[in-house]
Amino acid sequence: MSERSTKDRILNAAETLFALNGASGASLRAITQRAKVNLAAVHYHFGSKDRLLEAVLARRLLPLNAERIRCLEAYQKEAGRKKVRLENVIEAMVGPALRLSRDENKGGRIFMRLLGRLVLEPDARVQRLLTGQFETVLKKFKPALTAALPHLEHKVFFWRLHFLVGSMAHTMADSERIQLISGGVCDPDDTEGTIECLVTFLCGGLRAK
Amino acid sequence: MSERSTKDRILNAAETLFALNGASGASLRAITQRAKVNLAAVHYHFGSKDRLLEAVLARRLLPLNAERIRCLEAYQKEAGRKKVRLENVIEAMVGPALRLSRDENKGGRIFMRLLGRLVLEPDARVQRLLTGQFETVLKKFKPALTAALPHLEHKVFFWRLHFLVGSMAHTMADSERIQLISGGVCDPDDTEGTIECLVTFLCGGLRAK
DNA sequence: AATTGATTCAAACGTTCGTTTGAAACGAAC
DNA sequence: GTTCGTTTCAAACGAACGTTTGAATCAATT
Repeated sequence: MSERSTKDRILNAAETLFALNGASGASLRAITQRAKVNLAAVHYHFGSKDRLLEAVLARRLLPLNAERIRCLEAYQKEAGRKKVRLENVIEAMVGPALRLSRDENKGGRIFMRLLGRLVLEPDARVQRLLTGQFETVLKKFKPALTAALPHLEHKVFFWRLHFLVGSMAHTMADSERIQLISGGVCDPDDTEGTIECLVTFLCGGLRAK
Repeated sequence: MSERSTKDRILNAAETLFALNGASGASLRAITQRAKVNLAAVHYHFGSKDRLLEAVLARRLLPLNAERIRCLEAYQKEAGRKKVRLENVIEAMVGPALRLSRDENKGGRIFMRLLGRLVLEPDARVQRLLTGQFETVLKKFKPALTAALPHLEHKVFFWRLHFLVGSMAHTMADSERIQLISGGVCDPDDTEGTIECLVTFLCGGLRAK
């Protein structure tokens, strides 16, 4: 968390408080106080509270989706003319997201909680931003997915994609309840283990007959 | 939606606005205006905004979980001495929830959106209520689940349960994005079809090797 | 008709909210 | 050392917030 500039300090504080208290529950006064910055600095640097939220999202979502696409393309290069294995397609989809969500240095855990909250936020601007981001990724992934799942009819394909998103989002956003309900058996900090376990589960579900 | 008493009108309006705008984003003025009720009525009948939220949750969660347990016990009676099929255990878990979430008469869709939001709400009172509810259900379901999945090691079992909750919650809460990303191919109003599709997916994931 | 307890009502309480303002402080260029 | 654009600051704006109050209204009982 580079705390150098005023802008960065505001973004970090806003990310945390938006995630903890929701977009409307986090006040600019609390944010600027946490960032050790003057109240008016938000409007000077971002224009409004809404635009601040957009900036918080863009800062993490753009690199994340770029990384997903980079991963998929790496697997595609590796596979050559053959189609990419389903396990690898799914890993390219959920791996980067889960790695970000577990990377404290990049504030990932708290950001993912925010993302989980915003998925259900009906605010039009937020939804446009999120859906736009998701469609960019889906457009890249769909050919590889349908190739790996040729027997799946169109409708079932989309439903299962929907279920996948649910599992992924829930795993990204919540790293406390899993410890609680498992009695400490599951360790959400074991990022690669979690990814492997999730990929296995998702591939089993996607291939189910 | 019985709109008879003031209390019911407040509960219905609060459920809707809490779901749409979040717990802190929905004001008592907006709620009482929607309910066509005086502002002070909330404090007279419920005591405070927080206690109103609790009442909104309890009204739907208690019957839902009772229905889940009733379903499981029906399958257990049907199976006699044999163990219940995994498909049936999962159906008892997600079926009642999805049926409620699609039942407009019971305000289900909007309630599920609220539930999805609250899962990530760190407010202690809300979390205690939700986790308590979930543990009651889990305690009933765990024996049937482990019996149907004997080969699964302890840790993987809990992880997959976690993934299951994610898919289920996402499917319950969001009935718009699936239509959007599928280009209208998937119909979230086809409740039984959605349940069947989800059960198949989940069983595939739970059984994956 | 009078009384009583439950409910509804309009009005106001003190806080906190997002936003605006204009002056102060700063750093680089000349 | 003065100028000038950028950034920070304290203070205030009106609006909206959750909550409280005390009188008005209602329905049932005597």
